[in-house]
This record gives sequence, C-alpha cells and structure tokens, in this order.
Amino acid sequence: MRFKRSSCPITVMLDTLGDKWTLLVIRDLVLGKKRYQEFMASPEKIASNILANRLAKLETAGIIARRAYQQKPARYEYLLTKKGKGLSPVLEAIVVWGKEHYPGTERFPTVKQGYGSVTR
Amino acid sequence: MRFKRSSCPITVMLDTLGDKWTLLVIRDLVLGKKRYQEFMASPEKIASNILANRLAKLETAGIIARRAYQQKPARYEYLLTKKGKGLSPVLEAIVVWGKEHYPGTERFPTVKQGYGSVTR
DNA sequence: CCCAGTCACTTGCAAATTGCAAGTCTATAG
DNA sequence: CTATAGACTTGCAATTTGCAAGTGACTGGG
Repeated sequence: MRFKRSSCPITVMLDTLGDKWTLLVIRDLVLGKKRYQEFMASPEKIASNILANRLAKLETAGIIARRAYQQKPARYEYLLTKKGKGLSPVLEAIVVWGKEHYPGTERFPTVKQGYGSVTR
Repeated sequence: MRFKRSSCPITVMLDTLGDKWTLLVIRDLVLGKKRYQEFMASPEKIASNILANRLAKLETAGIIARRAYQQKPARYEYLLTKKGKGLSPVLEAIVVWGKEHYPGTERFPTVKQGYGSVTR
C-alpha cells in the first residue's frame, strides 16, 4: 500500500479523518444517529454540502455503509462498518481527555431509535 | 466557560486539534522531539509557517510550553504540559486502530535525546 | 389537479486556510 | 568578511470551508 504522507498510523488516520467535522459525524453514528436530517440537527450545525462530502468520503474509506431503508422516495441511512465501529475507543479517549481539561463539557446522550413504526 | 460550537468534549477537542497537522506535532513531542528542526525533519514535511502557527496555538491552548534552552542566540524547545501529556491515550487509540485497518502502517520509534553535550 | 412541505442533496460564490518558496534576523565558525 | 545554522516571517497561489439558495423526487391535503 502507498501512503499519502507517511506510514505512521496517526498520519494515515488524519488523512481521512483529520478535519473539524468528520469525527463529529462518526460521533453521531456511534450515538445511534443514522439519517441525514439527524446529522444536520446536531448542535454544531454542519453545512449540508460538508455533510454530503464527508459521508461520501467516509463511505469511500470503508468507515460507513450507505443503505436504502425505503424506495419511493429513495431514502438512505448510514451505518458504521466494523472499521468505523473500531473508532469508538478513539472517541472514548477524546471524551475522557476533554472532560478532564475542559470543565463544562459533557458527553452527549445516545439517541433512541424512534422510527420503524409509521410516524406519518 | 463558553464553547465555540458545542459543549461536546469531542467538538471542543476538534476546535483546537482538529486539522491535519496539530496531532502530528503532538505525536513528535510524545516521541521525544523538542526542537523546531526536529519537527521539520519528520517525514510528513510540515511547512515552516504551519509549524510555527501550530506551536503558537498549542501554547495558547496550554498543551505545550515553550522554554529557552540557551541564550545568544536565543533557542527554544517545546515541552508537553500535563494537559498535553494527557493526549497520549488518544494517540495510542489511534495507533491501535490505524495499525489494525491500514496494513503497512508502523508506529514511529521514540527519539533518543542526543544533545546536552556540546555538538559545535 | 394544485400547492405546500419533507428529505437528501447540489450549486454558487465569498472568505478563510493551506502549501510552497523565499526572505529575515541573530549569532557562531572559519 | 563569508558561510552556515536555527527559528521563524512574508507573499501569494491553490484549496477548502461556510453560507445561502436551489433542485428533484415524492406525499398529503383541499
């Protein structure tokens, strides 16, 4: 395999996840969010073009998978792959560090899965 | 305390460390590097203006401390504060994930401290 | 049928950030 | 003097980001 900047695992990780938004999308997925509007609803207010771009890159990187959950109109949900789920310890370490050094920060609650039954 | 985007510890961490270079500087510090030229010498080839900018931001954030190790000419070295050292578990988690999902990546070796005696 | 609304994106820029090369400043070595 | 080293700065060009608005598929109501 050929690496963009170096063969350091940290560098390789930063080449795909190293920006201000990507890890937040993964955080949302770990918390149980799956749909575009759910990501948009997070308090950081990601712009829709950035979100679409990050979801596409994460899919290319094999960190998430896109799956249609209905036809007509086609609607998709995003799920963490095994590789994506493997990032949990990274997020966990960040949360531990953040909570210790930035008083007032608080872990976000997991999301309950409220759709499945007909809501409209 | 007021937060830029949200009170999520991950978000707050990304607000200071969320780019392609900052964590690499911290990696170098964890590996034992201390001086400007040592950071410049890393294989990722960081540009000097970016390095200077990141070092300044990290100092402002209380993650590193700058200390003169000689006068005439004034030369500085950078050291991780307690807050900075607290990032080790985060880097460690990234290394574990990276090595597992990107075959060929390899943890970088720690640097021996070779100065202290007169080299010139 | 017509219209408003939802969802998942795109498109069009302006503004901010990055990357690259070259230059500066202080000081020592020959 | 002249060259070299170390630690940065400066000047842009090239990317990337952020914000607003637009698009296309479809649904539900009147």
